[in-house]
Amino acid sequence: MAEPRRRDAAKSLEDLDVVCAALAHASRRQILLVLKYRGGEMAAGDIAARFGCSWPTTTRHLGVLRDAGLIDVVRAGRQRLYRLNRDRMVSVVGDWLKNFES
Amino acid sequence: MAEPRRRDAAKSLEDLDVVCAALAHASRRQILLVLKYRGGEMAAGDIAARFGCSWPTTTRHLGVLRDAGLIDVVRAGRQRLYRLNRDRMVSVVGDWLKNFES
DNA sequence: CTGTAATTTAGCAAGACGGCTAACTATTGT
DNA sequence: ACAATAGTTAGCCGTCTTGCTAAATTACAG
Repeated sequence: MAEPRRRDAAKSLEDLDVVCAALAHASRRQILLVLKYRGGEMAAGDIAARFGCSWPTTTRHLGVLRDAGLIDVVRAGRQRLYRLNRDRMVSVVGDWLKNFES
Repeated sequence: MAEPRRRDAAKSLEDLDVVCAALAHASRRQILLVLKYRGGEMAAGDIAARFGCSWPTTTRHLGVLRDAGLIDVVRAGRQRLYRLNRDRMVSVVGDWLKNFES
């Protein structure tokens, strides 16, 4: 990890920030849903093919989601497989939501 | 309601969009938390006093939260009382989150 | 090696966003 | 009526975002 040690509170604040920023764009939310409905893993090209915007634009969206930890990427030959990280979504968004429940 | 009738799916998509946009800024999330920790209702001035940015900037943040339905406002003399709308947060964000649970 | 397929990186332009100050509106108190 | 208080609206300006196209990278196939 390149990240230095940090207090948990500050860490989760930053996690929330980066996740909220990632979720702020409809195309990125859509990518997450498509990933989920197609089994949690897809190649970049398959994702890009499903969106109106250009491939480089999709690549950037994928980068934002990846920086937010909402997806992981593994290289497989000349493809890159993006995998949904459900736990990250559930834990970060869920923690936020707990502030407002009951 | 000024809004015309609309399919539920489209409605919730737009709800999600506007709520995610509202949550995308740290100051706005902070306002929601402050509101919650101070009992769910505060005057605009009390909120503005707790933030580093200028009062007009806070007013704009409150407007975004209000347009997202996350807070409601009622006038009380020359004050405006903003009230947290927990149900809205829980239902919109919770519905999104359900896509990724278990 | 050379070509092609898969994807990212670079760089630019248009628009959205968030900060500010100044000016305005509305309500209360004297 | 006048001044003060509470808050919003208007307008400007710098920064971030997102779309694009073109160029670079990486891996496989012949």
